[in-house]
Amino acid sequence: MTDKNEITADSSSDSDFTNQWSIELSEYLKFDGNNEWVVDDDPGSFVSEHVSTQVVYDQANVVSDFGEGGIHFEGSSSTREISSVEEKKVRKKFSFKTKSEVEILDDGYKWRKYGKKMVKNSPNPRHYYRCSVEGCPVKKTVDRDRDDSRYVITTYEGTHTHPR
DNA sequence: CGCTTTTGACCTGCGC
DNA sequence: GCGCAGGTCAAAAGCG
Repeated sequence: MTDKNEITADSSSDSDFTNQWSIELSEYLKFDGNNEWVVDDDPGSFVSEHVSTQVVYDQANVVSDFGEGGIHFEGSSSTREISSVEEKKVRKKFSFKTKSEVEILDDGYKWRKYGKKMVKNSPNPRHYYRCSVEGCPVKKTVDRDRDDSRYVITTYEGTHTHPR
């Protein structure tokens, strides 16, 4: 845990992250190889815990794959920063912060937009997507960073139960 | 022709 | 109890 383990960090305690996310490195994701991300810790607890993982990319075309064994990412993306986010709500979801001009990032799945809402503290609307495949309880919300509009925060909720 | 997008309305939870 | 914010639904339209 020296130079390559800059990603590894301790789990931040549930302090007051009232309106600001705790910028801590995630211990749930590990950078393996060149373009592959895998869950370093127990993926089960990763889903069960009320912890969201925030990943900052600088590329738009990022293919994400949420499998049982972990999360696999493809695409020519250079990692900027990885941080864990603790939510107040106990819900299994991952938040990915991506630097992109477009909110619609192709992650290999087909999404159906079912809502758009304006966030109070942000000048940009939030988009609500859901997996087009029936039986897939996966939801996805996409909104821009209120501080940096050039960043797109994609929050996945649930797990895909179908291939691709 | 099927499916996605769109936009407003509706519902629910929480705070005051 | 009311109001606000966030989230979801649904009808109509648009596009491939």
